[in-house]
Amino acid sequence: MKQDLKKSYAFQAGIIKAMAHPTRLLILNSLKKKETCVCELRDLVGDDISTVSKHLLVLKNAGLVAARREGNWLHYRLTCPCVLDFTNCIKRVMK
Amino acid sequence: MKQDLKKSYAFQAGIIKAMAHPTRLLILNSLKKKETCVCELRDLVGDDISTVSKHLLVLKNAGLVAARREGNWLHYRLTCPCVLDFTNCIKRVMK
DNA sequence: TGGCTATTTGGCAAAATAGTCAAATATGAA
DNA sequence: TTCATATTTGACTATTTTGCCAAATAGCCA
Repeated sequence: MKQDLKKSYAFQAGIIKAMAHPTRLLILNSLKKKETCVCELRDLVGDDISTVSKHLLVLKNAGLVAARREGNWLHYRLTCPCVLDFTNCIKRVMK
Repeated sequence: MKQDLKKSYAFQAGIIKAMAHPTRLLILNSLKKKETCVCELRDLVGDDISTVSKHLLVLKNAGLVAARREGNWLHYRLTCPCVLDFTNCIKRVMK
């Protein structure tokens, strides 16, 4: 396998891996509807806020979300809403 | 979060997780072109054949690939080629 | 400044994942 | 049956991921 191809797959896999968690999928789907602050996401997810924060870090590092500060609140948003179109295909796989 | 919603995300995450590995992405992309036997995939990937076999098991368990036996050879194929359309969006995230 | 709220970070233990070798299984041919 | 080839499985170690708690940081307001 060519080296640059390998690198490209590693990079892609990194982004996909960021999506590959139930909580993070929930967060992404929530952000699809609207920009949301961390505390609201914590209520939605039901885990410790530090856990939610770390999931958001994973998503941010992957480039899937970005944050905007407003006072004490950080509002997260989807950078590429297209990532959720994927869900349609996944549901086809599920059958 | 509702329990059935949670389960649905867990299920989706399982399928996405199966894709979230460089070698498995390579395999999926190779299978997009044509049905391929394990030994051919091993040459492509360059890892031990048992490693390749285990990656194929992960993909099979996720429902992403299926196998057809022909003599000693097992030919794997994509079950839902749509999973690779995803790549287009991922490449957008990468920018 | 100090106190308050929102969020992130560090440390840690448990669980999941990846990769390798050796052994087992499946099929076809002699 | 025995042999050879293709593939899977088991056992094992090393690495990564997850989730919680406590501590740290960031911004607002008095």
